[in-house]
Amino acid sequence: MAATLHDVADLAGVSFKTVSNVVNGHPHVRPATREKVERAIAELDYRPNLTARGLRKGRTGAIALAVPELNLSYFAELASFVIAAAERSGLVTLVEQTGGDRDRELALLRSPRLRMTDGLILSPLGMRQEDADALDVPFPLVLLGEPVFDWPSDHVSMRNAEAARAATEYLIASGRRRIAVIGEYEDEVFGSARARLRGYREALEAHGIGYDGRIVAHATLWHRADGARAMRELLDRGAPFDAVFGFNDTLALGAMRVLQEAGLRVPEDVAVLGFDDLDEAAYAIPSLTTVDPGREWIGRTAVETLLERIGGGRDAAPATRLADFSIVERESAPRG
Amino acid sequence: MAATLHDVADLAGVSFKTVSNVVNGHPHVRPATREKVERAIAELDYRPNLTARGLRKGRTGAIALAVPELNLSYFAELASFVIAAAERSGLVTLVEQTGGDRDRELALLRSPRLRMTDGLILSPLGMRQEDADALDVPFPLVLLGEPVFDWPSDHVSMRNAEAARAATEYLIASGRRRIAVIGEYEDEVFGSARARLRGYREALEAHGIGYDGRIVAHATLWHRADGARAMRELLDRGAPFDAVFGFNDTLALGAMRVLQEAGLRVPEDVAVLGFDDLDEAAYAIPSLTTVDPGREWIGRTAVETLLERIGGGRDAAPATRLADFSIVERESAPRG
DNA sequence: ATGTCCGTTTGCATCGTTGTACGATCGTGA
DNA sequence: TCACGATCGTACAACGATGCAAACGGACAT
Repeated sequence: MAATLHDVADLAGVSFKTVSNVVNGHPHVRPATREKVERAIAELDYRPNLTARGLRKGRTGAIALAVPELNLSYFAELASFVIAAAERSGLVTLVEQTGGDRDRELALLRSPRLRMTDGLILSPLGMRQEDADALDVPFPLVLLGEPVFDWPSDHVSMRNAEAARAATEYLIASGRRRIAVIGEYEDEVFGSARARLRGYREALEAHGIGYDGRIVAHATLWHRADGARAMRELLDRGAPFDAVFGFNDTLALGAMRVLQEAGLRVPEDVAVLGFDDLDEAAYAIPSLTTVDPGREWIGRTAVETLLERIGGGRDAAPATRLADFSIVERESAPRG
Repeated sequence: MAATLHDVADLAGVSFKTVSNVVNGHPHVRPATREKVERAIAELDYRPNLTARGLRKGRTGAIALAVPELNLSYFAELASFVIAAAERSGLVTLVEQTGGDRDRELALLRSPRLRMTDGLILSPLGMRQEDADALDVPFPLVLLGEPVFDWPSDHVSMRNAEAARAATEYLIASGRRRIAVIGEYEDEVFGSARARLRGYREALEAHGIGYDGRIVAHATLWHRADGARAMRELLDRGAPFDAVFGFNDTLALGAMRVLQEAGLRVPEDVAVLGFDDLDEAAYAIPSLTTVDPGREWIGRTAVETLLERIGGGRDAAPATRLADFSIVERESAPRG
């Protein structure tokens, strides 16, 4: 169907190898020949078969990105950055969704679906420490998220605990004392939720505020609906709070919606602080104070790290790279 | 590095083709042999090289999806559905971002980047009628969006004009007469913006309401920031309006934010109606009345259509498939 | 005229897999 | 014991490209 090197060669009256040389910009090709070949290429609308090239070269020029769901805005924005960074390096990106499900994450690592790519950027959510062996894969792998696996692999993440601590201290500095949390996730032994909870507790402790489990609400996947549900639960429990720290923006936004349905004013009655600095956060009503986790840097760095691993040493020591964060002040939680 | 059929064959003491037969579930393999081979596969952690398989079979098992940006929630949610549908069919999805840029869309259609995939689902935004020739590509192609290209290709879309008309009539029925629009896009001769504007005008006309260009605001890419900018422009122009129809939800949400900054109440002073029914719309404050365009159906159907084209006739007549829409009533624009 | 050299072009093997055609082996019935 | 299907396994040739090494041809020096 589609034209091959041979077809072009026949038309141009040269050997197919010469066509290959032209296509690859090989230096020693006579201008006249080159032009002849290029005309034939144009006429037949020849495009190299990347599958064949990939087989021969051992590199496909594609990488895979696996995230829980593109529905979650954080991952959509992250994917956007990863794809853009990959494109700048001439790579295409294949996107997988794991649903944050442990089995699907494990299956992905073992399946041959990825044998078409040169490497994987994985944002694990359901895996546990005991699954660390599964990370011993025969292709380059970069992990996103809190690096607590006991396995030597490349990580790109942010200072989750420090950021959560800073966010909590921000709320404390603004005069809040009863700070509720949404997004705790007890099963997740290694992830961001755990690290953020740790940061939260450190901040409380540093300021002599006791930890009260009644104002800490659970959420597994971090959709708006989960934030809303968690907030209803907090309200039902009846323990008072004057601020809410959502472990991500969608949780915070879902919670903010329920607060306002309940007739509570944000920030007067309850301050709300999120995490991620989604585009959406700046346009919410009220606009959402949140932690900017350096998403763009994370996406870009993940691709760079993967590329280093693909290109160079299999055996260079695995690195952990951490993004800088900052707190973005907006209406939902004004600075003190 | 990674194990091949040959390695497995050596270990199992059979020919490499027998291993291939086992891997492919070929019927006539003695159970004893099969088991021997499977043990060797497990021991070597063999995974078929999909690149080689793709070359041999002429199918790679991957499709490409090209959207303007994953940053735009509509496309993120659409991509999520497409990837999920593809996965159910055993396909992986490669995601490209065009930025809605004409040149990049054209480049994508011509580049060899896609020769690694079995087909493409493209959501064009910058291309124009004169570029229709570029759609004559040597691989299966399904277009998303308003089907106005004068070129026979498969299309999956929705009834943009009807939906916009229904939305406008909804606002009219609720008592609004001065209905502003955000998202008009004059350069786009074929796309959703044009069709939605047509539906809007039809509704006005049907109810004897004059079209007033002063309350129609332009936007190219449909981010929240564009909606906010457009709303500021509308307010500056000073022409009165009692409703705003955003051509998508992010535009509407950006506009709603600016309305409230300007001290206008939604929906009392100005009703707001969006388009897309993003997850976000239900949690906005106030929640956003919007058009549900059947995104999930669109994503699923696009994959199905592409698969039919890949599998079967190159020459079956191109089909246009349209999703059903519905209007979701929420707080920002209550029914009359 | 011949040999050398360099720029240019070509042929062959190869990447890991599957399809086709055929050869080997087994169990069965005469 | 032998012939014969049925069953199982193997050899070989692709798929379309690249890397290597050798062949070609003309220009130049000798």
